[in-house]
This record gives sequence, structure tokens and C-alpha cells, in this order.
Amino acid sequence: MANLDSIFHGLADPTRRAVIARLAQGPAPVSELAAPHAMALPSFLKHLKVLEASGWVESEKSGRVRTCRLRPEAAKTAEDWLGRQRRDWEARLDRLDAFLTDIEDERDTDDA
Amino acid sequence: MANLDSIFHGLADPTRRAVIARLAQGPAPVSELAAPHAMALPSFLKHLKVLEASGWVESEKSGRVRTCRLRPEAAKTAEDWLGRQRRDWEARLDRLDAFLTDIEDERDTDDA
DNA sequence: ATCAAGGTTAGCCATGTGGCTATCTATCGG
DNA sequence: CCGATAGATAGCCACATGGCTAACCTTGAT
Repeated sequence: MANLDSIFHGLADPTRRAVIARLAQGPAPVSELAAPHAMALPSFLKHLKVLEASGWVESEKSGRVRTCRLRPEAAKTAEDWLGRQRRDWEARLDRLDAFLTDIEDERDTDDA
Repeated sequence: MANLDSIFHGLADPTRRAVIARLAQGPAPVSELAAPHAMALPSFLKHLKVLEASGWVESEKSGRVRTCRLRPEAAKTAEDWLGRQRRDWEARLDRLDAFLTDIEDERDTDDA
């Protein structure tokens, strides 16, 4: 696994997001993952290493083929963090709303 | 707004995530945002610019104070992408499950 | 035993990132 | 008007990132 820094860093590149999207459909060998990307293999392998280091991907080699698969825990970690912020944000809007309603109520009370 | 690259890049740093978490509680001026972070103001301002460029934060200056607020659309964009991958992933597991069940059924049929 | 396929490693290069200091501008309070 | 406050700009530096080529190592097929 890894920390939020590397998990989000993993997502901050279109090549790496494409790999994740591909692996969400199921495991694949390195060469198949690399095929759609117009870059030399070593360059692509760096991206793959970033994804492994950040916990997005795990792989094992059998024979000369390395098969990669997605680790959804990474996605969960990312979604959890985002969800937490969203909850805070919405709670704040609720409080703001309650506050504004209170003001309104007080004005009504004054009026009465 | 901005693209996924910059949105996720914005999240790939603890200082910037802390700013986002703080702003989820409500708007704040630059100096208040900077206070918890042990770094010089110009360094902090760079992070803030990254967040503005990526669409996470918007700000306006009145007098000598710049007030920053969160733009939740950025969070939505990020969550949407992650959610899409998760849906694909789960759909794939469902298909896999159905496939395995089919195998099982065929074996049962053979047995009968 | 060889050759091709599938990665892997090493090393180079340009650019980006994240930190700093020093300096500057613009506002607010008195 | 003067000093203090809030932030902005410029420029420097070290290291990370993302690309490349060239050479290498295993494994599989013939």
C-alpha cells in the first residue's frame, strides 16, 4: 500500500490513468498495457513502477511475462479521502443553512 | 476548471490537501490558510496557485486580504472518475462471477 | 544451440516542482 | 503621512519526473 501523496500522484498522469482504467477490466501483461501508449517501453515501465509503488497495481512474473492487476484498495483510500472532504463541506453548508434560518426566525420573532 | 491531471496533481501533496480540508470548513484568507504550515509565504503561495490553476480553489481580493474558497466541482470531477473505474471493476467481477457460476452449472449438468 | 520475445537496467537529458531570500506593492490604522 | 500588515514577484537552488537510447537477461520455440 501507500500514502495519499503517492496514490494521488499515481492518478496525475493520463498514461497512468489509462493503465488503471484498462486494469479495471481485468489483469493484463505489461506489453498489452504498453501497446496503446506511444512511448518507448522503458518510459512506460517507469509509469508502471509508479503505480506499483503507490499501491495501485500489483504484478507477478511467470515465465517471461509479467501480469499486472489492479488493487482496488488504492481506489478506496482515494475515494474515502474525497468523501470525507465532501461530508465536511456538506455539513458546513447545513450549518450555514441552519444559521440563516435562525436569523430568519429571529426576524420573524421580532416582527411578531 | 481544469483537467484530471491538474486536479489529481493538486491532491498529491499534504500541504495542498490540508488547505482543501480547511476550506471544506468554509472560506479563509491566505494568511490563515498559511499559518499551520511551516514554510515561507512565497512557498505556500505556490501551492495555492497550483490549487487555483487546477480549479480546486477560487479567491478574490478585497482590500489587502485575499479570501479563498473551495470549488467542489473539482472534487466532483475527481470522485466521478474514481467512481467510473469502480463501476467498471465491479461489473468485471460480476461477469467473472457469472462465468464461474456457468462453469459450475455445466459441471452440475454433466453430473446429472 | 540459436533466435526471438518480453522485460529490465543503466544512464543521459530537459523540464517541472518545492523550497528559500530579498524585494516590492498596496492597504489600513493612527 | 508613516509604520505595520497582507500579499505578490523575481530569482536562485536541489532534486524529481518523464522522456529517450543502448545494452542486457530470461524464457520459449525451433
